[in-house]
Amino acid sequence: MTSRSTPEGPAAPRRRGRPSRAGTPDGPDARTRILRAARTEFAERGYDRTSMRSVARAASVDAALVHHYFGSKDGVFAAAVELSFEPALVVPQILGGPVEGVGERMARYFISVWENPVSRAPLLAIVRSALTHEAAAEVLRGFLLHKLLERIAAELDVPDPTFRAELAASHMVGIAILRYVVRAEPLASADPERIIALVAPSIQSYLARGAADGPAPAD
Amino acid sequence: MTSRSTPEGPAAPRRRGRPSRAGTPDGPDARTRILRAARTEFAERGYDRTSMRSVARAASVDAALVHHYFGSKDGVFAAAVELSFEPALVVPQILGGPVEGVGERMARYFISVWENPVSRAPLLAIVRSALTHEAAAEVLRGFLLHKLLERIAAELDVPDPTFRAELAASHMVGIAILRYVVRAEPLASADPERIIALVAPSIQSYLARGAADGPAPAD
DNA sequence: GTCTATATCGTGATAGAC
DNA sequence: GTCTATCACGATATAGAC
Repeated sequence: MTSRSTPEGPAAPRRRGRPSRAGTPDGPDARTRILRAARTEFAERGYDRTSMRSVARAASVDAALVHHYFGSKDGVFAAAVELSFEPALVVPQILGGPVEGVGERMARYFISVWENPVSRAPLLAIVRSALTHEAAAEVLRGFLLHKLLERIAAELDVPDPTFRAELAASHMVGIAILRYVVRAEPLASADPERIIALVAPSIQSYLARGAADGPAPAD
Repeated sequence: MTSRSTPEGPAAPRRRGRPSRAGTPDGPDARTRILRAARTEFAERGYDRTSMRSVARAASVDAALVHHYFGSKDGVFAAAVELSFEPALVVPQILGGPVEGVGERMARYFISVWENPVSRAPLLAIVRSALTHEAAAEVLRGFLLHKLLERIAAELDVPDPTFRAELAASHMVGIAILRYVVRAEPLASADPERIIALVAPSIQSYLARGAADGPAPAD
C-alpha cells in the first residue's frame, strides 16, 4: 500500500528500442496506460467490480502484463490512487488568510478539486472503494486524518479543532458522494457557485469561532 | 426493485407441517432468517462482496433455497433493504415544531436512526451498495428525494427548499459514512450528543431562514 | 418445500514460450 | 517485454431427486 512511489509522474525515460504499440506510434508506454486505465476503472466501478482483465482491456494491454508490472490487484490499486494534488501545500494558505472568509475559501477549494476530472478520478476511486474494501478505507482514513484534518486543526483557533475539522470534512464528503457518485438531484446539477455560497457559512461555523460555544457564524 | 412488499413484517402464518429445522424448534421460518441474514451481509459487505452462498450460510439454509424464495440476488437485495422506519411519519412533526429548534431535532432524529442497529442495518446496506451498484443507487436516490427531501421541502419557508434540504442531507450522509462506515476518528468514537450539538446549527441554517440570504443562524 | 448436483462463467494469479 | 495457456477457485443460476 505504501511501497509504490511511481504514480507515473517522472515521465518515462524508457523508450529504449521495442515497446512500440499498434496505432499509437509514440503514445505513453504500457505502464502509464495501465495506471491511467486503472484509475478510471476504479473510479467508475469501485474496487470489487474492477478486474485486472478489465483494466488490461481498457489499457489495450495483455492481462498478464498488469500482473507483471504491479504484482497484484492491490498493487495496481495502490499505484493508481496516488493523489495528483497535495493538500499540505494549499491548506495552510487557505486557513492563513482572513478568518471571515475561511469557510468560503475551503469550500471553494474542495469543490474545485472535485470539479476537475484529473483530481477527481483518484478521489472517486478511493471513495467508491473505501466502503467495501478495507485497504481503500485505510487510504481514505489516512488521507483524511494526516493530509487534511491534522493540517487544518493545526491552524484553527477553536476547541476540539480536529473534531470540528472532521465535521466540516464530513459535510464535503457528503456533498461529493451525493453529487459526484450517486448523482442525486438537485445537487448533482447545481451550479458550483451556489453550493459554495450556501455551504461556506456551515464550514465557517466549524473552522472559526463565531459567538459563544462556537457554532453560529455571525452576520 | 419495487415489486416485493414482504419485508418479513406480517409475521408468518406459515408453519404448516414440515418446515422444522435443526436446533431451533420454533424459530423464525427460513424466509425470515434469509432476509435477516441478507440484511446483515449486505450491510457489512455491500452488494458486490455479498454472495447468495454467504447469505445462505449465515441463515443456516441451503443456497438453492435463497434462489427459490427470491429468484435472484437482486431480488434478495430488494427485499432485504425495505426500510424498517418511515420518515414520512416523523419528518413533518419534526419540522412542524418551533423553528428555532428544527436543526437540533432533525440532527437528533437522524443520529438516533443511525445509532439504532435495527434501523441502521438496511441503511448501511443501501449506502455500502449504492456507490457501486446501480440498483442500490436508485433506491438511495428515491429514498432521499421522495421520502426525505420532498417531505422536508414542503414544510420549509426558505428559497430553494429542496436544494437546501439536500445540502442538509448531504451533511448527515457524510457524517454517517465517516462515522459508521469508514469509522474515521475522532468522529467514529465521538459522543452522539456532541455531534448533535455542533451539527444542529448547520442544519438549522439550511432549513430555516436566518438573517439575509439564509445561512447564518443567530445566537 | 428442501437439498444435491451440476452447468457455465469470470476471477486473480502463475508458468513458460518467444 | 509481451503474450498464450492454464490452474484453482468461487460466483449465479438451474434441473431434478426426495
